[in-house]
Parts: sequence; structure tokens; C-alpha cells
Amino acid sequence: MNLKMLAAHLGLSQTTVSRALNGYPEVSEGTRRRVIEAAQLLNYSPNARAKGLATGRAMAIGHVIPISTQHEMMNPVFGDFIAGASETYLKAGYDMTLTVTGDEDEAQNYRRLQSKGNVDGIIVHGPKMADGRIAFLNGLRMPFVVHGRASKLDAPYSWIDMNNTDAFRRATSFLLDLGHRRIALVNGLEFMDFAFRRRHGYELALAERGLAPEPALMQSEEMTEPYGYRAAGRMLALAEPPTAFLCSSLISAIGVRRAIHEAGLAMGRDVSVITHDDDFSYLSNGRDLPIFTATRSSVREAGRLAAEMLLRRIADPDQPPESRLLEAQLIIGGSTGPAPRKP
Amino acid sequence: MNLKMLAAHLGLSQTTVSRALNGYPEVSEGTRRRVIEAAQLLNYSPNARAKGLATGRAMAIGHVIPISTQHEMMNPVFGDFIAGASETYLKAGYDMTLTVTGDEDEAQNYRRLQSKGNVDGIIVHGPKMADGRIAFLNGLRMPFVVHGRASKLDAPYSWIDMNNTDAFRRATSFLLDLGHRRIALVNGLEFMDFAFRRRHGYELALAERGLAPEPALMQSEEMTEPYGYRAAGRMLALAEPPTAFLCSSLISAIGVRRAIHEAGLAMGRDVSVITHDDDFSYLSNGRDLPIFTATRSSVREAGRLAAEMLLRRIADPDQPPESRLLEAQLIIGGSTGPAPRKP
DNA sequence: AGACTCGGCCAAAGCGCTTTGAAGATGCCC
DNA sequence: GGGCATCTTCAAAGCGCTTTGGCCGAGTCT
Repeated sequence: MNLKMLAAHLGLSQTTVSRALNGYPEVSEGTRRRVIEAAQLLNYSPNARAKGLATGRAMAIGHVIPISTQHEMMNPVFGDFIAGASETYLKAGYDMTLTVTGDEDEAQNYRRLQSKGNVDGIIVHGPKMADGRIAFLNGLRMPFVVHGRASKLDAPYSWIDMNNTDAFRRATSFLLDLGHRRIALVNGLEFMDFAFRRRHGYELALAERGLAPEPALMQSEEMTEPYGYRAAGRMLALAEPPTAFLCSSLISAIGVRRAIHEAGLAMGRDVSVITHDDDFSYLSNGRDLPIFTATRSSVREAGRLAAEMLLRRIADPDQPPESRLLEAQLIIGGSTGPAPRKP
Repeated sequence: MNLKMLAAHLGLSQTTVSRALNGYPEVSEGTRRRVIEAAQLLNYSPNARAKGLATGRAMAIGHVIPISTQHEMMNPVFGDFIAGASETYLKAGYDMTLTVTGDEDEAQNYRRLQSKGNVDGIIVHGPKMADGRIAFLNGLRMPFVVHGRASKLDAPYSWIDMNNTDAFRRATSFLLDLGHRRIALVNGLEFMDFAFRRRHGYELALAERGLAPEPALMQSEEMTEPYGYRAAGRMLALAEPPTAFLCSSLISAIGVRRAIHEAGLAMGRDVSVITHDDDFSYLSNGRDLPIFTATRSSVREAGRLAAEMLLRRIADPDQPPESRLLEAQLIIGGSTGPAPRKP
């Protein structure tokens, strides 16, 4: 069923039918009703490709997801981020297309995405500190929004980000207030911008109390459960073990907890843990009684907001770049307590 | 840069340029080289919408992801499944479009997907036991592959699935062999087909030893960490607590472990746990030294295979439906041991 | 009554590509 | 040199939609 057939069926021209369906005023209400009814009855919906070709708009957003070739890992935040974004797209009638790319030939990738013309805008995931993609996309005529930032870049661009620096500064201060002095950082890969900023916040808080960061207490890797377990295990075996851990992801925090238990210690009493919590739907930290004290910021909400921002940019591409910094909540759970007195 | 401009630039007709780029034989090798070089130099790549309109093929696959409206949760398997599928698409030159839908008006959704014409095939996620979508899609002229099955359906269709029944039958038998008699099942939502089958496998194994399933030891919910924690906590407080848990997901198994620790028991000694392990990239159960004894089957691999199957169906739609049953490995980790003797 | 607006409808062009049918150029044979 | 097959190239139609420009008849104004 296409427009031509529908028009023939109704004894009207394609023009009129098209206008009736798209809400143009040049068609009488009676005709419009008749057209809409027939369209529903005959299950007509316009071919998106033809529509796109005619209008020049694809009504689709591209999400480009980098998979680190070394680790071949799909960051779990994408799931929830995309769930949030798609809520927005659904309302606005946009589709979402995913492109999973390796680290290489990114420029080529984006250029193709543009000239193929099947997206109206792009959401960039997982920016690195010095991310070449952003400068490149600024050169293209294609609206985009970055989830995160690229610290080493000055050029203006639209982004939405969580305040990683401040979240980790506050979390560290909180531990310091509780009397902890040896605080370990179990971070993500630090060429990723968010991880770099978290470490910066951590170091800021230490510096505010005149403490120097200690390399033996700082680790940086892909945030898996076994990583948290190994890192914490190693640090707890030090001559002067940490009394608190600051963790970049709930998943590695679970590994840290396992190591703590295995060392015969109690989390929240012998050793404190604060983790960042992206508020995943399937890995809740608990609503009323959080297991972990955490800096919480919903990645799903970020997805929703990023999508809204991008749609605004598409509607009005000449506006100056927009940005949005989300503050994390510091939520007190059962995993923190005063630093144990030295025996 | 479009075909017309490129052709003008080269002093050739659009026909010839198009043929040169698409590898048709009716064009001399010299011309072809010249065309390809110019295309690369000028960064030309054909507009996908126009190409699709002309050829009738969208070169894109639609993934329809149901989000249960009650729980608003994004099943974490999608991330890895999609990562696998997109490897296949990348090689074959296909794009992937995601549609996240609520539970309602599914028929409408699929019909629109077809008539909009921006996908050549569909992958159906998360089938329920009596899933209306499959019968519906069989009526449409649109190739599709289901990840999972719908038990209450006889109509033939293409699917790829893990052998849930057998995996859980074997896991249960293994626990029975170790002397466990009170084995709890911490399952997913049982209107989902996979969960139904797992329970069936569990009951089969019990029946083989003449044991009757006990309602107090069976739970069924969305597979989150807190759910595993609550379910295990409740069961361990029973007058006759279970000595082993069978768990439908690594994530809820982590909750079960937390409950076991909190009850002052040791996992693997006082209480055994077997979980299903989808082999997520970010939540590894450990390669060499698995934490949990587990039935393992890579969901990423399933994604890869499902995508390949779908591309075959698209290439040759009149072939009879294809299907593939993946067997899970039973991997022995540290979470199981012989049933403790009664005191 | 004539000039003029205006609501309601239509024919046709155009979006960027593929593909059909045909035509020009080239080489070969008799 | 004419006839023929073979290469190589082209003009134009068509995919399904939107949108421009125009037409027709009914109502409004002078």
C-alpha cells in the first residue's frame, strides 16, 4: 500500500492525500477525516526512505558506539543510556540507528554516516581526553551531542556530562571527614575523560587536606568485577593497606566487596567503600537502603536529556552549542563508616 | 557530493559511474579505476535513502527491544547481544536500527516497521511463552529471527536459542549428585520463555530422582541484584533452609551471595550456588577461576549467529525456517561443594 | 455585474539513486 | 567496404514521497 494506491482508492490526488495526512491546512476537514480513516483501515504508513528523500530529513539519530579493540567490551552504560534516549525519540517520531565501530578509521566512519544521509544527528559516546572525533564532527555539517567531554579540547561543542570531578572530590572529602587517610582509587581507564576527571577530583580533595596521592593506592583499568577484586586484594595485602576505597563503577565495587570479605574484613566497619552508581535498572544499589555509599547520577536520565538536546540542535542548527552538567547525589549507604582506630 | 556532480566532474554519465562503483561488468577497467579514484578523492558515498528507494533494499536490520512497562528495565543481555550482531552487520555492510517499544500495540509497531520500509529484516528479542508477535510476523512479508523461542507456538519460524531446559536440568542434577536435596530456584519472570524452560529443566531433574518441587523454594522475578538478595535471605530464614541455589542470572547470583554472607554462611561450603552466566564482557565470572559454578553460554556469540541467520534468510527468503540450539557449558567454580551433613 | 480574494484541489517537478533499452564506437570477417 | 558482433557509454524512466505553482468555483466587495 503506497500513496498512489491510497489516492486512487479515495479518488483524490496524491497531493491532497499527502497534505491531509501531514496536517496541512489546504484541505477541508471532511476530506482529511476521510483520508485518515482510509489510511488507518488500509494500514498505510508512508515509506520512510521516500519521505526522507523528498524532505531531506532522515528522522533518525545515529549513535556511534566505540568498542575498544583491546578489550572488546561493551560498556554497560550504553544499554541504559540508549533506553533513556529512545524514550525521547519515540515521542518525537525519530528512529535510532546504532553503529558499533572499532577505534580505527573513525573519521571515515563519520563521513560515511553523513554522506549516506540516513541520520539527522549523532550522539557521540565515550569521549577520550583528547578525542579527535569532536574536532572532526565540528567540521562536518552534522548536529551532534557528546555524552561526556574531551578535556584537552577547546573548540566549543554540545555536551552533557556528569560532574565527575566534583562528585569524586566530595566523596573523597566525605571519607577524609570520617577520618580515613589511606584512600584507594579503583578507577576506569584514565584515557577516558570521565575517569581522568574522577581522579582529578580525588586528588583535589586530598590536596585540600595537604595529602599527596600515593601511586600504590591508585589503579586504572576497564571496570569489571574481577578487576575490582584483584585491585582491592592487592592493596589490602600492602604493609599499610587502605582503610577506604573509591570506586568508579558499581560493578567493580562488587569485586572490591568480594576481596574485602575474602580478607576476613567487614565492609562499612573495617573498610569503607564509596562507588559511583550509574543507576542501572538491572543492577540497583537499592533504593531505600543502599548497599554502597555512592555518588549517584542516572545515566538513563542523561540519555533522555542528550536526546532532547540533540533534537533541539537539529531543529535549530545555528544556535550556539549547548551544554549541561549534571550533579551527582552523594547517597549514604551501609558501606562507609569512621576510619578504624589504629590498634 | 552526489552522483550527478561526480559524473559531471568525470565527464561521464550517471549510469556509467553508478555501474563502475557497483562492480558491473559493462564498464572498462580504465574507466572504473578512474571513477573509483575520483570517488575516494571527493569523498563520495551514495545516499542510502536514494539507493534504498531505487533498489528496494534498506541494507538495515531492525532490533525491536521490548521494555517491560511494569519494570522499565533494560535487560543487560541486549548490550552484548547487539555487540555480537553488529560485528556481523559491519562485515556485510548492514546498518542496525533499534526500536524500543513498550509492551502495547506491538502488532502496530511491526506493521509500521515494515511499511516504513527502513529495514530488511527483524530480530525479535525476549519472546514470551505465548508470544503474539511471532504469528503476526509470519503473516507479514518480512524475514525475522527470534532470539529465544515461544513454547506455546507451533507455527514454524527461525530462532536461535540456548538449551535452557537441559542447562538447568544438568545443573540441578549436579547439585543432587553432590547430595543436595533442598535446592532453591531463583528464576527470572516465568512468562518469559527462557525462564519457563529453566524451571522445567529444574523440575525434570528433581523428578528424575523422585523429588517434588517445593513452592517455598521457587521464586520468579525480574533478575536484579536486590531480588537475589531478598529471595535468598527469605529462604535461608526458613525452618528448613535450602542448601543450594540455582540462579537465572549472574547479577541476581551476586545478590544471593550477599545474602549468604550476611547470614554468616560461606558460599561453596555451607551453601552452594550455580548460576547461569551469559558471559557478559563487563561482568565476567572469571576465566580461569570462575567464582560461581555456572551454566555458561555467550550471548554475544548468539548475537553473531542470529545476525548471520537473518542475513541468510534475507538473501533467500523462501528457504524453510532455520534454527539453532546452543548448548551451555557447565563450568565448575568455587561456589559449589557437597551438601553439608545434617548436624 | 464585474473584479477579486480564497478555500480546496490537482498536475508535475524533483529528491539521488538504479536499471532498462538503445545508440555510438570499435574491431573483425568476408 | 559493408555487415556483424562486441564493448562501452548514454538518456530516460522509475522508486514513493513532498512541494511548487496553478486551476476552478464559490463567496465578498465595490
